[in-house]
Amino acid sequence: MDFVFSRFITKRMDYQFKDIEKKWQQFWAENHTFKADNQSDKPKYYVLDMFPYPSGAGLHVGHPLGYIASDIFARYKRLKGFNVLHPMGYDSFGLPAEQYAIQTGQHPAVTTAANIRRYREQLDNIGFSFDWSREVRTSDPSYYKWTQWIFMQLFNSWYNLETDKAEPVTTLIERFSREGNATVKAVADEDTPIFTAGEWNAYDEHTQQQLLLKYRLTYLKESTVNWCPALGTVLANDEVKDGFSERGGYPVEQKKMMQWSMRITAYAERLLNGLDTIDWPEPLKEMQRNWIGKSVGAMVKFPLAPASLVEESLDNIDKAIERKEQALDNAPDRKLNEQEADLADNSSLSFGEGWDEAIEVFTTRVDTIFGVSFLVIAPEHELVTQLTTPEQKAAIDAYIAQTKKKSELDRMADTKTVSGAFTGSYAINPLSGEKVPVWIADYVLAGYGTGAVMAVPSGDQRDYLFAKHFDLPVIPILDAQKDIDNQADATKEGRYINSGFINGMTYQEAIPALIQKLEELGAGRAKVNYRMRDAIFGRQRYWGEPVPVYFKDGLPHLIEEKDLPLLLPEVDKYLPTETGEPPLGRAVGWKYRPSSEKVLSSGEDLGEAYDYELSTMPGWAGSSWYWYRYMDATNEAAFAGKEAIAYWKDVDLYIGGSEHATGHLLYSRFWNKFLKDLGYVVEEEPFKKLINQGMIQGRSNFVYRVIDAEGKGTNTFVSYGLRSQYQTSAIHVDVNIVENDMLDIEKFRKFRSDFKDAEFILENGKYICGHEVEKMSKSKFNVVNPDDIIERYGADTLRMYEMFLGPLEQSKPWNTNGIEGVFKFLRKFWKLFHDDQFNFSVSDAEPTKAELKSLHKIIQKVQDDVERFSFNTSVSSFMICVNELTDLKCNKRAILEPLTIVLSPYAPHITEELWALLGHEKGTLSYAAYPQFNPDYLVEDEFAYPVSINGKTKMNLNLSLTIDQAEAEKQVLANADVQRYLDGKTPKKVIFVKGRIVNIVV
RNA sequence: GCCUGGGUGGUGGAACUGGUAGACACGCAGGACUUAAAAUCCUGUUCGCCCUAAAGCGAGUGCGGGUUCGAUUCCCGCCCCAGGUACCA
Repeated sequence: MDFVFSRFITKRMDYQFKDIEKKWQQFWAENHTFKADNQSDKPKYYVLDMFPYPSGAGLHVGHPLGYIASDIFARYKRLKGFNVLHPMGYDSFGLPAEQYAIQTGQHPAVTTAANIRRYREQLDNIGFSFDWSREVRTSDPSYYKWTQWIFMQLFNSWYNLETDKAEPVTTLIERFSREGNATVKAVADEDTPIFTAGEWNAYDEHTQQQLLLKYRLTYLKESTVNWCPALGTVLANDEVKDGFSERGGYPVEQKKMMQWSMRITAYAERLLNGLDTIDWPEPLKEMQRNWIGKSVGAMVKFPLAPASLVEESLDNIDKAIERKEQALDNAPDRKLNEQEADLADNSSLSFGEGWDEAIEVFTTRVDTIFGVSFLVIAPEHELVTQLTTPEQKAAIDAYIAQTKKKSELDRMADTKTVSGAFTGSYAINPLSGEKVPVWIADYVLAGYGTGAVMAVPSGDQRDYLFAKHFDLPVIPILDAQKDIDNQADATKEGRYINSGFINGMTYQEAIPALIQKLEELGAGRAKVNYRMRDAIFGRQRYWGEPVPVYFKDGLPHLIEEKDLPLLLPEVDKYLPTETGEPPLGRAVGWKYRPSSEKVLSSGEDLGEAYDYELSTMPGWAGSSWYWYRYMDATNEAAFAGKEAIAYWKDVDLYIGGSEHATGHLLYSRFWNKFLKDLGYVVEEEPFKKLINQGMIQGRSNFVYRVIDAEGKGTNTFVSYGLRSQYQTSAIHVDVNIVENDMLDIEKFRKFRSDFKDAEFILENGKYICGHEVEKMSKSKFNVVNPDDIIERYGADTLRMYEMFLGPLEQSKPWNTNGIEGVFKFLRKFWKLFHDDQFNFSVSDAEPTKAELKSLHKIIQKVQDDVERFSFNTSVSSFMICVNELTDLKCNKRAILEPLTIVLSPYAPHITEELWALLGHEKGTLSYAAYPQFNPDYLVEDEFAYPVSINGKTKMNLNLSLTIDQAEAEKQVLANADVQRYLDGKTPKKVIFVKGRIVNIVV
């Protein structure tokens, strides 16, 4: 009885995290402590987290890592006197909810809402200082209304290269009707024809709209998708494994499909240059640069030599080229095709058919053009059918069929296998006049550049392997190329050989000469190319934003703005239709009716009705502008009000995973630039500073089942250290019944019914589990839920422990092994304010020098750490500080009060409680002033110099910090211990670095 | 394949600009308090050699080289792991 009573007392008086945390979370919510104002005298600071996708599995311990870091930063900035905007919301459209809907028939909106409720509860438990009044959900019609609205702005815009920004399509139409399109410098489809003002004005509405679509920033484009005939649907890349669907294992093939695209390539140069103006991790910027992939080179046309000509002498071809050269003189690039066509007609007698066609390649090494020994085009290239000769047809068809099974990633990743097929046709090298065979091979991708490459085996390893494999010539082109018999040499050194008119020139001389020649011939031009492609903006799915477009006479039209939001219709199933249309095709009577007044009282609609676009927007649509919605989350007249945007401007600090480097972060920058061009936002770049947080991986635990002589599993499990003495098989065990790799045997027996009678071979009386780092997943029994940690240790411990785990940017496995240390720290901190009976007891005595030193060390350390996002080192320093103060038995207000403020961003609940106990008004801690650092308290006059001999530390020696090199040398060499280490040898040199080290070289 | 990051004790990590490698924790071992347990506190803990001990010697930051009085840190070459690779978000 006594024992129960004393435990009760201790529990009541000791650090009671559960009561404290609940109390303050409630207080903050009720008092709207963290509501940010859109007007303030304080400077603004916008701290943003990448919002989560609310999955059915709930929040796991990996999610809050970045949120805790940003919350510490946001709280710190409030203490430093900033008006902080720190919002949270949900990226709530996505594939998993839809998958779940397919399986269970539940509407994704219902499951998503439930998941969000769960997320919110879990987030609330951690004590974040979010301004929840600004919450957004991308799947909410009041939000996606504006996603659709932005889509409409993109549709209504074109990119003017003269002003280098997006403009309304109305200005383009005006230009066309006045001067045609020859003078318009715009980003447009490659196949855009040239027309005059007269022609434009004579076109019918349909033709005009067709032509405008080639300029709009969102447009329809034929793209390749993973098509699964068995499932009747398009699959995401991660739903495809080795050419088969992940679900069901059905074959997947590459299929072309008309899809919405975003003309992000128009912004390639600005996206590239903008990187120099923002404070992001250099590797992340590098990834974006590589993704954009700017390369300066040339477009070159290789005219086709029809198969019938192949056996004829090259003389004819030379003559043909000469004539062409004359005819093409000064021809503007755009009109080349037409002129070539004319030429072909005029000279058809001598040249036969096919001269109007050419294979266009992009190359960054136009100087290697004389080394071209074949061309390779993508198997999907439009000229393949035409180029294939009857003898080669079987081989080509077989190769195309084989290619269709491979994904782009497989095609790029596989560099070991050389494969390809000869079309039977040849093209003419426009500079050498030589005919070169045209091959198809899957390493050339249709979507990259022109879908064709000129192969230079002596300069490119991939071409080299191809040439060797198919026995094609390797032509050396530079005298500096080495070892050409064994491998390609991509050098730019030396002088050209076997290279016609550039023989003897250097790289620097050859490039301009070649470009000039190609331009004279009309066979090429200098060109800047980007690896980045226009982004596909459509998914054949249900759970996404409907595209606000309907089709009339086969052409897309925007619905009227007043009809926004275009709501997701109800469907009977979340599957494609029987005819292979996306799920929206199932919506009964879902049509656009521009004039609905013709509906009869019987309900019959006599008005026009048009089909809507049936695909939905991709996952990245809603996340490409959400930070603006937070600025003014409830505005019904705009995506965010002008004043709100003018005040908050941009995100000052953005924290999120580097896995978004080339997706979300590039698309967001693109939409931001577009919105700025139209004058809706004020900053060119949305995220001024960005910090990556690492991934939290799972740490799985294993038990080892003993296998008997017959190879059958027994019911006996052997501890990790003894497993090598037996034949065993490793089995995943729930990490939640394992502590410090020690198995809780009783819980294990209840873990699975077949373990009920399990027996154990123990080491030192314990069962030790094995461990491995893997992805955190349910099936591996390694998911750790933050709620369980909070239940046991509290939110403040969780917050500090997640930071203590290591540097924010580093990926690391979750491991609760060290959490006790953090929990003990908080209890020690609590004890500083209490006497042995846990009565609150703080003295007003003057602090000592040692106490002040301890305090000011931590003031400075935390300030430095937070500003360079090194949160883990702060936690260690807090521990050191509290250990020091405990040793000093310090309970002085003058020390503990500032310390409470310094710790509050990390452990907000315990500090709020102590702040109140110190006599301050409730809730004022969040807006207290960060204590002023005074360096005077840290001044030292002596330093224990490490003395090393030849770089090896031997001893420490106390020296005054004021002495110079000569005096230090004298004192060091005079020291008896130093002399002993020198052992009679004369020092050659003494290195002295003030406040750091003494090194004696002998 | 390509792009980007990482590799330090039994474990998480520290060492900020080339200057004492292993701070701070966890774990483990030993001890104190306790009838006992929990909690708390104290001591030790990179590895190897030597030793009763004290002390000492040597090696050591993925592997192999280099620059330097001095390298976890800078340079060159390799190995392994993680993220991205355009329909996961």
